Amino acid sequence: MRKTLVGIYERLLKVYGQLHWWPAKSPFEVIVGAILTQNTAWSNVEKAIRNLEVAQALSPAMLVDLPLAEVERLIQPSGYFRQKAQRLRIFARHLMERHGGSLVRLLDGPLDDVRKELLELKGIGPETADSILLYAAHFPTFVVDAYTVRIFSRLGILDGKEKYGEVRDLFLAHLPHDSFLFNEYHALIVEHGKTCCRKKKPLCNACSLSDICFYYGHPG
DNA sequence: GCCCAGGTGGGTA
DNA sequence: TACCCACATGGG
Repeated sequence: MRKTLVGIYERLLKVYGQLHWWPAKSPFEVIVGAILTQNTAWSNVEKAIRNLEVAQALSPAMLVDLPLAEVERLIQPSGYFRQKAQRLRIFARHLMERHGGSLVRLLDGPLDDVRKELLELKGIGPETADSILLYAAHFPTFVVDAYTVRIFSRLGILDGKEKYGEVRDLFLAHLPHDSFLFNEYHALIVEHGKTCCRKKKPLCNACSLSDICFYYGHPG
C-alpha cells in the first residue's frame, strides 16, 4: 500500500510540480481561507479574502469587533456568507479569549490536543481542522477531501463510503509522517481534481493521469 | 438554465 | 448509525 500511495504522489508531482501550499500571506489567512473554502470554489474565496484585506478585517480582533452584518457583506462572494461569518467569529473569539489572540499559542501543543480543540469549535470539521494543522502550523497530518475519496475510489483503494477518519488513517498508516510530503500530496490531489477531473474539462483523455482521473467520461 | 465547487451541522428514523 | 437537508455565490 505504501508503494501505491507513494507512486501516485510521484506521478502527480511529475505532472504538476511542487505547489508550495497554502496560497495565503499568513497563518491567520490560511485559517480564514480554510473556513471560507468549505464546499466553495477557491476563486470565490479569493474575492472574499481580498475584501477582508482591503477593509483591514483580516485579524482576529477585527473579526470579533466588526458588526456581523459587515463581515457577512465582506465575505459575501464566498457563498454561505451568514454561516461563514458566524464561523469566522467563533474562531476569532476563541482565539482572543483563550489565547490572547495569538495563533502561536493556539497551535503550540501536541497535534492531537490542538486538533481536538479545533474540532470543538462549531464550523470546524475534520477537513478544516487538518487544513489548519497542516498548512498554518505544519503539523504532519493528512487532509482528506472529496477529490481524495474520488481519486482513490477510482483506483479501488477506497469504496467511497469510508468515514473521514478511516481515509486519513490509511494515509497516516502507510506514509512517513512528513509535513512537507503531506503538504504537497493534498495540494497535488486538489490541483489534479481542479485542472483535470472537472466535467467539461476532459484533459485526462490526453494526459498521463487518465487512470486516476474521475472525470465522468472515464469508465469506473 | 443547470451543474458544481478544496464541508459542516442539525434533524429524523 | 445512516441518511437527508440547508446553507449561497460565481464560473463553465
